[in-house]
Amino acid sequence: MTTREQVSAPCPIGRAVGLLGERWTLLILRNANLGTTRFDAFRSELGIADNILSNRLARMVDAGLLARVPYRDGGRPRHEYRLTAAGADVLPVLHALAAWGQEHTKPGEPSAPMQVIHRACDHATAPSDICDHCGEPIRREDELWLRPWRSAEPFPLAEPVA
Amino acid sequence: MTTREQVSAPCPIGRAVGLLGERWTLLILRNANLGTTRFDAFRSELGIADNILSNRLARMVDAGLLARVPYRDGGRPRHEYRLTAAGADVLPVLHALAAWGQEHTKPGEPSAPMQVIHRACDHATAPSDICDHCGEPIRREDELWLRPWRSAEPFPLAEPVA
DNA sequence: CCTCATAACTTGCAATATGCAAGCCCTCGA
DNA sequence: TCGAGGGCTTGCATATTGCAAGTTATGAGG
Repeated sequence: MTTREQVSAPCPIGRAVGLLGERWTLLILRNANLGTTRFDAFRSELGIADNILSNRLARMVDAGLLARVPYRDGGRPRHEYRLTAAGADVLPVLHALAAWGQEHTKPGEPSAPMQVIHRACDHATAPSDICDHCGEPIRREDELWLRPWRSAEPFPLAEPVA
Repeated sequence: MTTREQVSAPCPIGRAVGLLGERWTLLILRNANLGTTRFDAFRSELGIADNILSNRLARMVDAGLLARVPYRDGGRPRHEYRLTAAGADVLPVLHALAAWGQEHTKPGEPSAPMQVIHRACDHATAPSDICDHCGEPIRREDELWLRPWRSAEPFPLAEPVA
């Protein structure tokens, strides 16, 4: 059974793994949630080979995780890969992975931990769907990611396309 | 970069994907959380090839997700693979995947959805860390999985080893 | 108008990972 | 002593990934 044959399994975990569990897919979604939209931005951020990236983006578009939308860059026609609602809804999976990774693994180089900033209460919390300061569910628009190994500034999440 | 080189990435999501994102690993953990412990039970439940299963189990033991514990089966020495605390802590990832899969994918054959039964309030909820009936966090011991395509009876989660 | 640069791919081929089938080892129960 | 598992390992075929080079389209600069 290949990973993609899992997509019609009776178990929703199996189906989710069938779509999200291929190599690179979750990392592409992580970066897409942080605002990356262009082919070579994904390539340089992830260090993925072009043919694989091309293949994954196409499959993710087919699966409805990303939308390929044309736009103009100074007159030139280009296209970018924007999150769909299904792609944005992977956020809780990313939270759970981040929390697990933080709890059970160590980075090669020590660094300050990833945190989520909840704009509604202006406090930092561990990656989660729920603010551990105010106890409220964190709405996507109120969520910023602080990843100190990349930047001292917290980063807002990308908005999905309609 | 191979999946396993990700394990020392600065990003906790990258590290988690490095350990959990290999093919079969999350499915093995799903079944281990449902109580599967033996080589050929995993094999027959998952339909995974023996050499791959052997390889994955060994890596998961190295990674501290499972513990290989000897036991006696009617006098015969055997060993089983039991969840560690780190393996049990993957539960929120499984919840998030189940919820996403239920929301955004369809099974090949229609069937009733997976539900979590919260013993503390005796109500069914969608797969989640929090009961959507009583609003309380669901403790592992109070959680049963109802997967109607497998059995009409809800199933308790396996206890991790100390 | 010609050249160059760039984004976004595609193609060819080598290296890994996965799958299938067969075989091995150990122990118990008959 | 023999046979039947469980729990692997080994060999070989297929599929997936990675790297490097080539392709296409467009627009900016000369």
